[in-house]
Amino acid sequence: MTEMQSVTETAAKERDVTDLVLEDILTGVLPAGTWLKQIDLEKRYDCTRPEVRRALDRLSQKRLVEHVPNRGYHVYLPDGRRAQEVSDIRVILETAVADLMVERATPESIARLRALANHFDEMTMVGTVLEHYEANLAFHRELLLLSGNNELVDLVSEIRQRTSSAPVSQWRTRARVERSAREHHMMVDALEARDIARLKRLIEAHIRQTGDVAPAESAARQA
Amino acid sequence: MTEMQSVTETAAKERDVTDLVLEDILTGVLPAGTWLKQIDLEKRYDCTRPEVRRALDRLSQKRLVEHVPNRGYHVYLPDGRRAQEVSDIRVILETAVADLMVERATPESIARLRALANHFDEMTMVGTVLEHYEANLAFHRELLLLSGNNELVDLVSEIRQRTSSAPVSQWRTRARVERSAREHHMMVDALEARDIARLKRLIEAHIRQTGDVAPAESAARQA
DNA sequence: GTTACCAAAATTGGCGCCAATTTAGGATAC
DNA sequence: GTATCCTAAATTGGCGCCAATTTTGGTAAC
Repeated sequence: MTEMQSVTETAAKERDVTDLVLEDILTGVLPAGTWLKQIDLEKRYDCTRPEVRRALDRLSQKRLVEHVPNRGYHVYLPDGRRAQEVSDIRVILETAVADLMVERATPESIARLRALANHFDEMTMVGTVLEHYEANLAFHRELLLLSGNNELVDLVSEIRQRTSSAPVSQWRTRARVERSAREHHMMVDALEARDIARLKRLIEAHIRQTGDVAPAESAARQA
Repeated sequence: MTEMQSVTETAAKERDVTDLVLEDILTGVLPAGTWLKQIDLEKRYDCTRPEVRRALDRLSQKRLVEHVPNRGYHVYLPDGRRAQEVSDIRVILETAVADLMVERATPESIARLRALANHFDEMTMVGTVLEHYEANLAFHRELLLLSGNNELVDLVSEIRQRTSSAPVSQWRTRARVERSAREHHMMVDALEARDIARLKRLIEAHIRQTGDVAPAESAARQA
């Protein structure tokens, strides 16, 4: 914890500290449970004390870090139950608007989605962890935008971050990443075929598999 | 804007400033569009400058106030479209778990809900605006708790606040408040009768009517 | 050898000051 | 009389210092 002062240090000047810390938590640079000492962050991101404290306060509001009075802030420990609950919420929200998405889909938007799905595929090969993560986000964002509900797009982006203590570590196995990539394309296919039921099934399966609970168990819990 | 320094000033010492400002926005004491000068807030809530700024930062993260750099913070102006979108999200979430609520409902939880519905009725008569608002929140919270998804309970509480520029002003007319009170009891009835479809219909109608868009239009938009 | 206590170092967190930017008002020129 | 520019007051926002609390390491006593 003391020798962190390496990669992001020089390159990242003008950007917001909150986003930088967020990125490092999301990409696993700052693992779950890590105590975030204000002095260390100050040096690591080359910023002032108040900036660090504002970032930590924001992240604790977002429930990405926990604040223990007079002890400090640490990255939230993974909570299986919470992750499960968030997955359930995502399934509810994203499948609920499947009909709207089919209704509003145009050839142009489908083309954009294909491009984003392809971009995800590329990042699987050559991109960094963060680029890969963001490519996935971009695809799902574009998909949800079809619902016409901007508030929903933002909300899902938010709750997506909630489970993420070790969000990309879920993609450790190559098999799972490739399956995700394939599912992206299948979702676009279903959208193009205007098959609402199939799209819903695909969305649910896609969300559940990325959770850290086995699909079988999550289905049991749901029932 | 200069002579605000009256009610809450002396009584509120030990509580968090963020909550105090939040309350005053929710109850309409600080109307939509109001510029929140840091000095005024400092005096009004008898707190320090950093406390004010932390509160304003948190509220802007929650999108209850807007931050204009070098200009200050002002209460968000009501946005019909956003309010509509938030209502849609609430309908999706709260009706989606209706079956879970019926499944998990016990005689004890139903009794608690009846008590809370009665409490809301009382507050209609004698309570302050804030008490009334919180009585409504408490009822819906208890109802959602039946879903067993704590994350969902928190999420709905959060997005509930998003529309609230003038949240209680929606309750200006006595007729509407009384209708809400009746609907609370009807929801408990449906829950007790284990009538999922009816419960869903009630929940949707209850949420839509509190929005500032007419039910007819919102239904049209949904379809 | 182990445990309890004390002291010193480190870390958090509250608070206030000062610079930068904006706004409003007044004076001057047209 | 009106418009424009300039100056002054006010407000925001960045930054650093110091007190309070906690933790750790050492020492002494049992």
